[in-house]
Amino acid sequence: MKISAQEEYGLRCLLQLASLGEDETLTLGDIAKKEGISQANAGKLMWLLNKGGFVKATRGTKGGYSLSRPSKEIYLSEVIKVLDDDEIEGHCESYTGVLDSCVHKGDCGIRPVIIGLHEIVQNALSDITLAQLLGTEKKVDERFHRIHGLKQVSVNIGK
Amino acid sequence: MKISAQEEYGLRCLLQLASLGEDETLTLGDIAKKEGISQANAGKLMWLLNKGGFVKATRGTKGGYSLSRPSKEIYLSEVIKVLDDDEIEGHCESYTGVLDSCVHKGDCGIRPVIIGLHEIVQNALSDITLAQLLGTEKKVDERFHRIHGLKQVSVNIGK
DNA sequence: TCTAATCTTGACATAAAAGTAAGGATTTGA
DNA sequence: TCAAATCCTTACTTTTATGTCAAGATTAGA
Repeated sequence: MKISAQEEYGLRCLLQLASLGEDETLTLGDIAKKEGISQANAGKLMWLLNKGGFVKATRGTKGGYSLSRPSKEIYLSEVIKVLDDDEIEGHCESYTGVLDSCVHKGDCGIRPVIIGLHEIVQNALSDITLAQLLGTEKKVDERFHRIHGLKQVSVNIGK
Repeated sequence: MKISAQEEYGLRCLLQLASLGEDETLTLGDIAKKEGISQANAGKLMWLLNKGGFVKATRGTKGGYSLSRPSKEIYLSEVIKVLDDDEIEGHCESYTGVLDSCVHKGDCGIRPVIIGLHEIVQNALSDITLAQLLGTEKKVDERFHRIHGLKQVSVNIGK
């Protein structure tokens, strides 16, 4: 249950765009430099993000990337889905061991855990927009914990 | 943000042991067969789980594996940590791109997200024991959602 | 129209994760 | 004491994810 490299760097690239002013753009070279990755790698990530509809690109001199909509309207849950090519649907068809289908046919105590976990993560991510990640570390951390603090508290009470 | 193969199969093997009666054990061959994986693979997973202190193994004829403590006392958070070799600590040292250290030195809006997400997942997992995963799919699903339903509700209220 | 700057795309190389194999170590029971 | 059954450990192979490269396509501006 780790974040993948593609998720991490893709999100970072997107945040670079989110921090731009109106009408500003960044080229692949800019992004690569700012995130300390190769231009080729940045290119691939931006291509994914473009396909996912988060950024728009213009080619040619004076070209570059910018967000395709305001950072307030881009939720982490969507971004992660695109970057990690996330499909919980096919899970039970892919983890079959050496067999043709999962051995836990019909009734399975693990499936709800896998799916439930996925829900929890998606849920947490769907509360957060790119815009909320722009401040300083301290501010972002506070925001993040304010959002999820509620969950924490209620569980403790519930116990 | 996916569950790894090692996490999935490791957890399943552990559940096989959790479903045993008192004084029963399973050999690698048994476990492999029940989960539809190779014996070699089961061996590796059980070795990890043994190192992690979740199971005890006895060698020789009549040997096999059993849980090292009651399934009520084994939390998913611990199991996952062992199976995925989960270390959020070193995160900022490993995702450095081509550089020696992460470009987001000092102040970083992404770190709290990565760490926060990790917290959320760990938190969800630390509410669940192996014992709670033993029933039928329906029951397990209900249990899972009863635990996390609270979180969901409070967030909606909070909004 | 031409050139330089830029994104796009698919093929390729490299690194990491997953899975396999084989020989060694330990235990039971004859 | 010996043999069979079992776990343990390390090295290797295969598969998957990551990252790179090079040629192509598009645009702005001279």
